[in-house]
Amino acid sequence: MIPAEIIEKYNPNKLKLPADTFLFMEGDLPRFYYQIISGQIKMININADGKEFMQGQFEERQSFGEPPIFHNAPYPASAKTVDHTVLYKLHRDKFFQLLKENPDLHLELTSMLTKRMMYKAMIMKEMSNHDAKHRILTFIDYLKKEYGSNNEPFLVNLTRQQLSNLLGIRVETVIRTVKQLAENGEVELKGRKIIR
Amino acid sequence: MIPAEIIEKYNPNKLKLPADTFLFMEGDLPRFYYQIISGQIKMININADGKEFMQGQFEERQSFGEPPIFHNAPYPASAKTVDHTVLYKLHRDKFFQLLKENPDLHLELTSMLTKRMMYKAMIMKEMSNHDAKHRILTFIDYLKKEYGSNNEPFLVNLTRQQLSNLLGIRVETVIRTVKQLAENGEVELKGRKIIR
DNA sequence: CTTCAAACATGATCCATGTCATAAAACAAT
DNA sequence: ATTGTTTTATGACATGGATCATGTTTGAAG
Repeated sequence: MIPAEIIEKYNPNKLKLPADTFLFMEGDLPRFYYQIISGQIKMININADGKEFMQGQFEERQSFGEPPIFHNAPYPASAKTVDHTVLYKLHRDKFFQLLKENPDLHLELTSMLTKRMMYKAMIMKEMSNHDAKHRILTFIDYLKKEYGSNNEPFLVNLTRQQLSNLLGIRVETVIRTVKQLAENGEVELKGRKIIR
Repeated sequence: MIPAEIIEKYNPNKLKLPADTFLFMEGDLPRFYYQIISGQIKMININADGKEFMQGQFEERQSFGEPPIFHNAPYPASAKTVDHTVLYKLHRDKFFQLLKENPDLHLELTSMLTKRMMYKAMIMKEMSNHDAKHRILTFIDYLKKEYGSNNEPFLVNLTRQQLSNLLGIRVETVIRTVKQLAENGEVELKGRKIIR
């Protein structure tokens, strides 16, 4: 989000992490602003019996894990690399200084945060709905609206396992529900890929 | 959040609404920044069979419904007065101008938004957890941490119905679960009030 | 090409929560 | 006091999704 040439002025560290590595854990206190140079990070909760819930996933040029630095509050989720990932690591004090000195970037940050809030509001609404069919369809429609081109068939580039983690539904339920949706013609299947 | 003397400079409208009135509906497009002068507003989703899920509740001096104005995106929930409520209504363009001219207030806004994000992250995590006991206890502990004084018994000032709306659990389940929690000594009951 | 882990698939079973019905208690309004 | 509304309460019952077990398919890595 912050252009490289600007963040570089604030002397960030660079971090290189192999795939499937935790960068910080739920409950840790935050000290840095992180921004991905290349690779992918997911923010996840893992419950008592090892089931994973994904709060969000982020890729190059995106930052993540900002909210707690504003309050010195513990991270509500853990950050884990998906691929081999390189990222900027900037101390929170310098991050705040950067925001102060670059109002346009501050506004961009706010804009990005509000987008994520709306995503969370949408997911919360669906989760309160307790209906697997509705949850999956609404989520696919969100993806289509967000990433698809209008009125063209949209290919959902997520595995059933990932849908499961994103929606808080067991993978078996996703599999069975997607099958039903396909039978009702609400989605189309191309091989195993979901199209809508 | 924005001091009255500052917001007044931008010529806001004032709105007076009786209790239980919708200010805007889920799906509407946003045009204004709203800030409560007195009274209370809740942001809610209402599903197909009339069940209510509360995204948040706000009181005097607080603003709400900001995220969509940054993206000209439809409101993810409806806003409804709880009491008789008076509020500022400021056009989005003026709101952005205000942020630009008052960087400190922009930072405060960001801080408030990140707080709300963390709340949503917490609720999402609990909702993915599917265990009424855990959800209710974690939520009460959040309230205690947020609003209680440490180590003193904390009185949960919410009805079971409200807990139901906040957590996306049916009220009967809340009633039964709270009863169990009291039996296990995880909470105390004073009359019908929950203490922890 | 082989190997291996992850994803997909499917049936059987369980069970916590939802749903429905009914009623008492609490509370506010007139 | 009376009325009406909301909250709390409880039992009976239904059910959707979780869980468990087992096997197949897919796709990436060596």
